[in-house]
Parts: sequence; C-alpha cells; structure tokens
Amino acid sequence: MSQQRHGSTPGEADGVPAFPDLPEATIARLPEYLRALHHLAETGAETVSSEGLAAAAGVNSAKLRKDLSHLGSYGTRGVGYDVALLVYQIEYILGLDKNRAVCLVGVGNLGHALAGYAGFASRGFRVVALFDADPKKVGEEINGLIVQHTDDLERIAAEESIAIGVIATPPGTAQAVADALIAAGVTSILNFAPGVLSVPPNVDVRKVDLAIELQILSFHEHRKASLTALPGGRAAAVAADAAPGKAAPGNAVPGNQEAVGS
Amino acid sequence: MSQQRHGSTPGEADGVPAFPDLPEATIARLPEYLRALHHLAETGAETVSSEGLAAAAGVNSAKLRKDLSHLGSYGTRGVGYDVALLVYQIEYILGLDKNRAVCLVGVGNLGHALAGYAGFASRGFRVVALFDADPKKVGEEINGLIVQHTDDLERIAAEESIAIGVIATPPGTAQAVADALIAAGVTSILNFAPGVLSVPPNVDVRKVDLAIELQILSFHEHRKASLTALPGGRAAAVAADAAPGKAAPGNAVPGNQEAVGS
DNA sequence: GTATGTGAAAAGCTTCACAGCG
DNA sequence: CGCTGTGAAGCTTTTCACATAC
Repeated sequence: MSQQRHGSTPGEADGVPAFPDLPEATIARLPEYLRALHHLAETGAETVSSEGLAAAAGVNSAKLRKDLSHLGSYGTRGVGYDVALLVYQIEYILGLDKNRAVCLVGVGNLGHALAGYAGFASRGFRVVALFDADPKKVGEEINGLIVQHTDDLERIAAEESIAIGVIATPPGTAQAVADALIAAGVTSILNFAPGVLSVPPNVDVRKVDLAIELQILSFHEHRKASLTALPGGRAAAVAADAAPGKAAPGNAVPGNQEAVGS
Repeated sequence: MSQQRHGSTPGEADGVPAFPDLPEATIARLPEYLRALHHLAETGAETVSSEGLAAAAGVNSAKLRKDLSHLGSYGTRGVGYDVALLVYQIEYILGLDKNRAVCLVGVGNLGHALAGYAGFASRGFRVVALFDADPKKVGEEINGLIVQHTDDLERIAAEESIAIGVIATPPGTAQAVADALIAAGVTSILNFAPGVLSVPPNVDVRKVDLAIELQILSFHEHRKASLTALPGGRAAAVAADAAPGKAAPGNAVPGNQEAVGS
C-alpha cells in the first residue's frame, strides 16, 4: 500500500492514468459514498456539498473531503461536487466498470441466499458459477445457475476467468476451497467461513463473520449494562449520556456502521 | 465511545469488577481469539503461547499480547496462557455468558438464511423472534419459529426483552424497523440493509454490506491489474512484489481478514 | 460569500525491543 | 532460558482550521 507517489509520478507520463494509492480506510468508505451518490442522483440532485454527501454516507465532512481529495480535485469551491462526475470517478477507481465474474462455493443456508442476492448483480458483479461438495446439491438450479461439484472448481474457475471467489462453506473445507481458487488464478476472496485463511501475499482476502459481529455487539451491551447497573444509581445516568457533543445522527460503534471491513 | 475513563476509577472500589475500557480495535479481535482458543481447547491444548495463539488467529504476537494485556494479566511468563482461563475471561468480557435474545427482521433471501444460521445459536445467541412485513410470509415456520408481522415488532420485542435486533429488510424499510426496535428498548443493531441508520447515541449499530465487501475487493483487483498491465513491463514486476517485508502468511487486505468491523 | 482542498495537530493503533518474571 | 507484559517509537487515520478558489 505505498507503491507510487503521484505528483513526482515516475514512468507513465502519458496515456495511462497513474493509479493513486489510497489509504485503506478511504477505500473502504468509497463504496458507501457511491451508494449515497446513486441515491442522490435518483432524487435529481446534480451537485452536492461535502456536508450533504457526508451526512448521506454517515461520516463527517472533513473526512469526506480528505477522502475525495485523494482521488483528485473533482469539486468546485463555493459549489460542491458534481454528482455524475463523482459517481464516474469512484466507479472507475473501484474498477466497477469491469463487470467482474464471481463464483460462489458452498450452497448451504447462507450460500443459497448469497446466490440470489440482488445486491451483487446490481453492482457490476456477475455470479457465473456455483459449487458445492455435496452430491445431493450438485445439479440443483439456483437463480438460473446449475450447482457444480467442487472437484471441478479449479478447472471451471480458470476457464471462466473468475475474478472473485466467495466462500460460504463450513469452516473445515474453507482452506481447501481457497487453495483451489488460488490455483485457478483467483486473487480476491470473500470468506464467510469462520477461521483464518492462509494465502499468498498477492491474494486479497476479506472476511465476514456474522457471529463475530454479534459478539462485538454483545460486548457493547455488556458494557452499557455494567455502567447502568452501577450501585449508587447516579453513575448510570452520567455514563448513559456522557459525551455531550456527540449526539450526532446515525452512528455509534465507531469502527463500523460505514465501512465494515475494518 | 468514550464514556468512562478508568484509572482514576470513580466509585466501585469493591465487589463489581470495574469494566476495563478496551480499544475498539482490540474488542473486534477478541471474538477471533476466542474462536481460535475454542479450537485449541478441542485439540486438547491446555496452554498456548502468544506466538501460537497469534498464528491461529491470524495476527502478530505483539498485537495479541497487547490486546490480552488490556484484559489483565492472565499469562504465565516462560509458559504461555492457560487456554481455559482465557476462554472464560474473554467470554466474560464479551458478555457471552448472558445468552442474549436476538430477533431478526426481514425473512427474505438473506434473512431466511440468517434465521437458520447455526453460528448464532452456538455462540450464546438465541434467535427468539422473526418478523416480516409481507403477509404472505407471516405464519411461515422457520427453524421452529413462526414469522410474525412487523406491526407487532415493537410490542413483542419489548415483551421478550430482545437485546440485539438484526435487520435484513430491503433498504427502504430499514430505518422504520430500527426506530421500532429502539422504541422497544433494543440498544444493539446488526444491519444488513444498505444505507445509513440514524440512531440515538446510546444505540450501537454494526453494518454488514455484502456488496461493499465485493467492491473493496474489486478495487484491489483493479489495482493489481493496473500494476501488472503496465506498458514497459518492468514496472509491473517491481510493483507486483514491492513491500518486501510483507510476504507474511495468511493475510492481505490489511483492515480485514481478522476483524471485519471495520 | 461559500465550500473545497490541505497543511498541521491530535488521536488511535501497531510494531519494536527489552525488562522482568517464572 | 523462554515468554509475557509494556514503555517508547512509528505509522495510520481522524480532526481541526484556514488559505484558496470559484
């Protein structure tokens, strides 16, 4: 995450738009900005201020401006940002103009739902193959796709030039699936199976663990309860709404609400 | 996110174990440590070194030690950590001994899968109620629970003292559902619907957006491609494995793999 | 006048490296 | 001697506040 600068841009002075190296925290927020922008575009807005977009995305405006400044200067002082232009720029940076092929491994409870998840298709991702190790599931049709056996995963993933593999198998088989995906040339994996995947450094893994999310919330419940239940009673009230300037709209647990990843 | 200090600990000098205020980043990793510890316990290990546990959880050992040091000193120098003791301590801190009641709103594709997700039950969370606004779904039985109408959400959630509400509705109704949950006294929400929820400051929200995860991966695909495909060819190789010290095992996109929250 | 873009300060998090304990 | 616990250093991210441009 720090290859080329930009400004003292080495090489590539001509056609190719030098790839800016954005902070990870910024990258994780761009999709949320994009969603907010699409929403604004639907309501007919042509421009939006950093204040307005920040509110729609649930972040503060200084952060938003700094994030966008990393992409280049696409705002107009005294006016705001051009919605359509910004949509285009963010989609370009995120590589969403590429219509990437996704495959999904593990068609259990969760995998089944993911296979039918409209949010994927509506954002430039095509689910092109489904796999499962269970012979009973192989052959089943879900959302227009036939479930194939994981034995064929490596071959088919390579043939279809899959860009992103989604793992929704039980934990025990996740590593083997990841290995097969990687062997087929996949370099991005979204992992729903609990546990850590071991992958070479050029492969990006993102993990979503639903139980972990609940456990984090449980911690906060525990914390709130332990403050409220204090004997004496007065500490409860104090703690419950300390942080006076903080009564902002729409956020709470900080490392989240916008930007899951991280 | 910053109510009580600790150190100049007010009140509570006796029985109640003053609640340590852990860094958010640490909290987000505790569940992963816990999973790794359970796994170790199953294999019969009684103690584990920071090195060993760190590897199992996909973090580096210094980070792990610092995280655990926030809970207190539960390790033995020269030996390591007692697995059972550490499991107990982490479960206590996370409040997992409380068997919290969870309700799930929106039994569509994804909600249906979540209702049957074994990972919830196996971690001290009881799904006690399902809701949907669609009359066709009300009355349906999923995993032993009858789907109820969202009109009754507020009343039932209050009656059942729901601790955590999971929202898996379409984006348009998520805010209304959140409002109803909050009115019923729910102070923790896990939101799968795209978009930002507006909640009072005492309510914690965590968000999981599957499309955002894919978009972040798409960015990294785009970045990798733009480095590899550079004309001249040599810059490609250089960029592809810059960051020499980074060839670590089992991780990649940093803000993630362990600790989604983020 | 208004809102962006950005240096500089502050806060938060990670890594280092080693003192200290078992 | 090995491994934890932890100050201190280094890095990333957020926030502030204002010069700059429209």
